[in-house]
Amino acid sequence: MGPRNKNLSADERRQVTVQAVLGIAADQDPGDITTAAIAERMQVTQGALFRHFPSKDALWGAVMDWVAGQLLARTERAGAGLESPLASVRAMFMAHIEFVSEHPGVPRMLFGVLQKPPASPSRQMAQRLLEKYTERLCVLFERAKARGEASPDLDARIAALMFIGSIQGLVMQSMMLGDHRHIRRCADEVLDLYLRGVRA
Amino acid sequence: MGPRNKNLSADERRQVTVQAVLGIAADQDPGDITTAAIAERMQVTQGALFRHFPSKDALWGAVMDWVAGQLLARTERAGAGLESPLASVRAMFMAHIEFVSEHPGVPRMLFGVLQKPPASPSRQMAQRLLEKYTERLCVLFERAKARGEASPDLDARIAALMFIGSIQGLVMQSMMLGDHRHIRRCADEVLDLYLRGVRA
DNA sequence: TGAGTAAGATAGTAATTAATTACTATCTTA
DNA sequence: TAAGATAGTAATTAATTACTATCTTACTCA
Repeated sequence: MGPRNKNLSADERRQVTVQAVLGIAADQDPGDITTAAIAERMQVTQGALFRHFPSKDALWGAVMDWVAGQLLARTERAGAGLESPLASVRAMFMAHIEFVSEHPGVPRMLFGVLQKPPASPSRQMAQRLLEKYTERLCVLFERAKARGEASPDLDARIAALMFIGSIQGLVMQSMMLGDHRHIRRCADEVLDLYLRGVRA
Repeated sequence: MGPRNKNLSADERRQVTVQAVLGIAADQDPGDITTAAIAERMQVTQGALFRHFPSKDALWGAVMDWVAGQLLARTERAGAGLESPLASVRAMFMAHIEFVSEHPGVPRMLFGVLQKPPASPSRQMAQRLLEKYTERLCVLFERAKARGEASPDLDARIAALMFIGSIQGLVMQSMMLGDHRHIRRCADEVLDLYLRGVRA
């Protein structure tokens, strides 16, 4: 019946903070997001953020943690239980697209974080996410080769690299057009062209 | 015989500045590059920069101008004079890779600039660059379809989007590994996989 | 050779930033 | 109902930022 308590619990507040950051990142360079801007969107004072995060970098770590968890879970769920490995790849692609379509700030965030110094905790998180993601794709491609669904001379790591690149291309295009829904419209065609190369 | 003149001409200084920015961008988030850091790399005081650029944004405009000029010129040169359109596409890809391999700061710069507010002059430059680049690719794909080199149901704009995405994937991968030379090693294989999809 | 000019140095400013502090309001529980 | 814990506020701090005003040096050419 509406928020009786104005004060959220620490856990709730941290979660709200992550969503606020992603919301701002949807239409602003993540590098330019200030703690003041985050706080304003949450209707909270700037200092309050530091009651829940020891530093800004820790806050970014929390965001990356949420992103990694969601992306891995949703793509895993989409790709599971299909006998055809390429059907799994297809499902993962679409689930990935749907996720970044719901949260346009995510890819900007990921790419932005990857530019940070290698020791940065949020960057290491992003790195591990991509490694895990790539590994899962590679397994599918190997299975696809074994089943004759993919060309036998396909390099799985190259295919995984291009899988991510294709999504990045879609993101870039929609950023240029300033239209978040553009991604979904073109996703099918990009995926078809991609899989055409993988198959033969 | 070494730099006899300590003072460069305004034109020379502007050119050196652009290269300094790209040099720093090779291993640092472009958004975090300060005028002080640029000046330090050039062995010049920070204030001196503003003798040659009215603002930091103008400086970024100059960088984008150089990038756009180089990228369009080098890929044009590489793709010209070949009767096969897909051979031209191949040559453009490799020229693009070689360029960003020589200047690892370029793709980071481009992607960073695309995140700026749409009205920003440097962003509009990047946008026009990508549009011109895409247009040129589309012409080649249409010719390829007419000559039977590419699948007749190929969508040229989708193919162009994925061309750029493939490069972006390579860039991302090498950023993750922290190895600039990684791009060149994988470029051939990525290009082969890409063209396989385009052809059939 | 020396006067004029262009490039660079020096030494700032005003604004913004992440982070910290002392304090207050609200909830929980013994 | 008193006492401690928790969440948030308001104000401030030190550092960093892009940018500027003024002075000095180095190059150019008559």
